[in-house]
Amino acid sequence: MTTEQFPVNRALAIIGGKWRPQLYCTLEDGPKRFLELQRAIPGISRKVLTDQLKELERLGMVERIEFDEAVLHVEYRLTDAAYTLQPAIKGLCAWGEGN
Amino acid sequence: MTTEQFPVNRALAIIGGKWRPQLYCTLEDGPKRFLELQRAIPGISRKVLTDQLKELERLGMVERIEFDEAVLHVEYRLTDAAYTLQPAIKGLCAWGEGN
DNA sequence: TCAGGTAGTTACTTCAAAGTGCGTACTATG
DNA sequence: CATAGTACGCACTTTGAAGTAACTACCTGA
Repeated sequence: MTTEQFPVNRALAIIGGKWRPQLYCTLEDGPKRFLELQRAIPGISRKVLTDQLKELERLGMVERIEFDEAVLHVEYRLTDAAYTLQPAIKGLCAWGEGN
Repeated sequence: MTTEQFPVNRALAIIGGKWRPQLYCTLEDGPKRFLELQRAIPGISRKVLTDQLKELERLGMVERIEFDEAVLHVEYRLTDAAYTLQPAIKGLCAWGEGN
């Protein structure tokens, strides 16, 4: 029932939620592996992390890159589309730091 | 378990959620009465609206003003603290409008 | 007096997101 | 051969936010 007549909802549909802000901020520094992400975001479970990564991949915000190595090696990184959100998120961070 | 080490969470703890963005954007134009808000935000129930207004009042983001008139007359308006979030929210809106 | 507007409260239910606990498959190292 | 690391999948339970429905209480105008 959330109305699309409020443009702010389109942004929050992507960055909103319990874990996505952390996920986004963590990936902003550069690509990360699955367990790197889990260690960087204390408290997140494997299930939720995979759920969120899949959903963000579906939304075109995260890219999954599988490296062809002997040891299973997967990296996740923000897409260019995701980086267009950076100014908006910077604004939220700036407010958070001042409060 | 959401970590406070991510400043972005402090902002999203206030503007995040299903109805708060709409609520915030609606009140940004100026004070509104209870039923005005309900009409401006299609789909929200009275319960959720009162819940959110109370919580935002507790957070110091919304002020409840009761007018001493014959007919029950209450207005809600954003506090100065809430308006400090305006630049951040503008950023989200701008992104939403371009996508 | 009776419908309609104002601003709620209360009790109960629903549902999606998140959390828990298990198993899989592969490799590397001692 | 055993242990540990990487990257998951799947089934189930829990939780909290939201939704539903009924009720209160006061005032106004026909």
